Amino acid sequence: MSETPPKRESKNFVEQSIDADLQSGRFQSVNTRFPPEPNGYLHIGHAKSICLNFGLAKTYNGTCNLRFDDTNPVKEETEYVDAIMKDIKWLGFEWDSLHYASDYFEDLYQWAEQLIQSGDAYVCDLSAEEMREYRGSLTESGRNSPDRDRSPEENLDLFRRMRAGEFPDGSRSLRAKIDMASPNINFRDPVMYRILRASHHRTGDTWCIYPTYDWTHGQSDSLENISFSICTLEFENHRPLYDWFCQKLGIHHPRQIEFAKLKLSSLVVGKRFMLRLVKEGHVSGWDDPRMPTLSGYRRRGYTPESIRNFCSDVGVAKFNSTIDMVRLENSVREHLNKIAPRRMAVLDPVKLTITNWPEGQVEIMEAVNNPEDPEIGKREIPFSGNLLIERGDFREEAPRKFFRLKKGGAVRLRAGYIVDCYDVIKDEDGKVTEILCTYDPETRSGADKSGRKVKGTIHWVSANHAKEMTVRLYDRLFTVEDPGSTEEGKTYLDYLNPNSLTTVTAYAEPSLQSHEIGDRIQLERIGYFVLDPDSQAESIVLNRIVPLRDTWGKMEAKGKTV
RNA sequence: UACCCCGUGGUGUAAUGGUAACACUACUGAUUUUGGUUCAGUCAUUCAAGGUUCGAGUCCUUGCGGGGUAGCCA
Repeated sequence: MSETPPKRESKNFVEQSIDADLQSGRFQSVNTRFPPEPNGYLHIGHAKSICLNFGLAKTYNGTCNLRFDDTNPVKEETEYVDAIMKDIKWLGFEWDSLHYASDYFEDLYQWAEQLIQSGDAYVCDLSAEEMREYRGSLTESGRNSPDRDRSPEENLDLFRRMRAGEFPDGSRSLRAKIDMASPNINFRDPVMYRILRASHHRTGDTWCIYPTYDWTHGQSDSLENISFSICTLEFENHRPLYDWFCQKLGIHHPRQIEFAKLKLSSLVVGKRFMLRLVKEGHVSGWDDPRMPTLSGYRRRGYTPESIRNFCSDVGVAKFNSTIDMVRLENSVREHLNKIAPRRMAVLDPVKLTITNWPEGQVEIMEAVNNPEDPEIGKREIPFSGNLLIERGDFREEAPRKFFRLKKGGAVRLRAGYIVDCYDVIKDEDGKVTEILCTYDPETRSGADKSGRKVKGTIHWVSANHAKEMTVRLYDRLFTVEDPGSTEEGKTYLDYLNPNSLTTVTAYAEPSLQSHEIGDRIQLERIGYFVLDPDSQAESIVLNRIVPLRDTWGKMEAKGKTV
């Protein structure tokens, strides 16, 4: 009998906290929620939170709700609600139940009256500016509001009249009565309600007072019987307040746990940053394939699996780290390598003519769809004497380590024959317009009787059979690592990459014609591509998802080719 | 200069007081009809200084460094 060694899987600090609470009996189950404010589109940073919350529910056999934190009507729209739900589903998650903080407005109101009656909240007549003055600063304590000692009766009366609409916007607020000298500024009598006449995307004009985040979040969690309320680090200082409200109210008390949000190199994810890119036309919309939004990645061709893998890959901790973009791209390549059928297309063509090829003859070659997955079979590609190859795959004079085609050299045409180049034709500017080769009939792919070995293999397409298609080559939007923090007098717009999108016409093997929108393929030796929704029957548009790793390009850039 | 949080290779994450692990990057090399993939190898004594301990990345103290917080935003 072999003993299985005790296998300890490593857990992140959130899971460790959960384990401890489950063990101690503080909670019996794991109930989480993902609580976006519907004021914009979800981005890659949200993906981390989504994967965390839904993932925890799954691993602990618990539940995860979707709750829209819609307490600020001036910023929120139904359009965003719909987009958010679509993105979460696309990522591959299903919520156990759907809620809106606005569903709890009446509960919240009743609880507010309760705190007023217990003397823990009061109506304050200070204006916003006055309140700021009274609050003190980071180093000085605040002063009590002149209205702080109003009686519960008077407060109740005023609060009811606030709700009834008797006072103008901003003229009064309801505040928790805590401690104006607290070193935690969130304890300096935080606002619970503001008077705000704005139409809410769900409750319309029913309310003219709206609860703030602090007064809403914990109680919403409580009502949904959430056990672990997971949020990002900037809410750390709010946790004491979260706890204070639950305790004062004597209600089910979830545990708030904070983690570091995802920060990726060379992109900006802030709402106003992204909004400006869209509004000023630097990108085509929220789903522009260069955008870090989930809808952008979807259109770009990223798979939900690869984003999920990426999120679990980067882990969860409290350290503010920056993840290199290549991690995400790597995760995409890793998945696509396994699932994407291979095809050939030439993006920057030059003619290659096989002068010993029988005039007018066409041969059908067979090529595997994906060497990683023999299950998905083979495809047929027409081969002829008039080919197109990549201009970059030919050099008249080439360094020693250039394994592609050179004058006087030979190369294998993938899934075809070995050809020998004996001459080139140039135009008056000296630019090569045609490469003249002979082929070796003994070297047919899969039936090579020659025993010949060549160093390089290149892709090609038969000129008369090739299908023209539009290819959009995407690169990163910004040229710097951290577009968010820029030097004096510059904004992130000064670091926009002028080459973030280039469009070229490609010549592709005929089988590419039979793909559908959303299909992902690998163009051999180039990269992974997805059929864009802009595609028409006869005019296909491909988006480059991510290029293949390019060891040669790297060597060349470093001058290591000799 | 108040309070809170954080400091482990180039980048991240782990090590639950017992002798630094995993992934990515980078660099070597092998295989390869994609310079792709795959495979093998190389790259840290844990911010610093004290202390507790038989033993400290883990606990304590101080310092240094980074982040957050002064919306009637979330």
